[in-house]
Formats: sequence, structure tokens, C-alpha cells
Amino acid sequence: MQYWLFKSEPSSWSWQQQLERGEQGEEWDGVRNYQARNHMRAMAIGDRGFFYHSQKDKAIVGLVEVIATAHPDSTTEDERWECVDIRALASLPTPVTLEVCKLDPRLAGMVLVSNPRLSVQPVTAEEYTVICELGGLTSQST
DNA sequence: GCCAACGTTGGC
DNA sequence: GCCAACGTTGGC
Repeated sequence: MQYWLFKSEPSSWSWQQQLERGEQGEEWDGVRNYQARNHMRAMAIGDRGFFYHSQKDKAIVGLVEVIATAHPDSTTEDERWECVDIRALASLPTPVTLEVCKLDPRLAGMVLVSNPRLSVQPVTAEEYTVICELGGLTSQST
């Protein structure tokens, strides 16, 4: 099992919208960056990820699960771009802000901190555990 | 709203 | 294949 982070502007696709999609989830389409696409190609069904709101919130707000491996992005004819499907698993009772990630020495090495522009990022198992703890997720919900 | 950082494009 | 120019992103 690998862990990831999906970054989105709430104005284009918000956690609320993701929650409303429920079990059927949603394509993580629109990615036009090779690094981000390569991360999606590396994903397996059942991988967990965080949902991050950029701009106003600047916080990790939800937990998601990969439910479909990389397939062509339906929003473009360009064969280079692929995406996975994800579904919402749980909201974080306490959103973990970018500021908190920067300040916590266990999270200071996150890609979110070193390269905030990358839209799909890998998260280490340790970072995953720390964020779940800070976010107030119980072990049964993760 | 600004600007730094980064990725992509295109001319050479 | 290099690199300057440009566009976009996202934190501040």
C-alpha cells in the first residue's frame, strides 16, 4: 500500500463535491504535468491519499481511496494524460494546515512543503500516520 | 494582487 | 540539446 496527496483548488473541485460523489468516486482529471501523471500511473487500487485544498484553506481536509488505476483522461484527446479515480473515505475532524506541516519536524520533509506546486504527490508511511493523528482520524477510519 | 518558483515551449 | 522566454501555480 502506498500513500498519496491530491491537491485541488476548492473553486474547481472541492472536498464537498468529492464527498457528494460518494462510493462511485470521481476521475482525478485535468492533470497536465508529467510528474503528477507518473505518480498516478504508480497507484494501485486500495492506495490511500489525502485531499488538500490549496489557496484559501491550505489544509489537508480529507482521506480518499484509489478505486481505479490510471486510464485515459476523459477531458482531453491527448493520449499523454491519464488519471485515476478516487472516492472519499472520511473527513478529517481537524484539518491539517500547511502551516502545521511546516512546523512539525516529522512533516517538514513533505513534498507539500518542498514543492507545493506539484498536484499529485507521494506521502511516506510515517507522514501518513502523523497526519491521521493530527487530523483526529481514529485507527478504524483509516 | 503580487511575485517567486517551476514547468513547458520553441528558436537556434 | 541548450536555454531564453513565457505561462501557470499557489503562498503570501
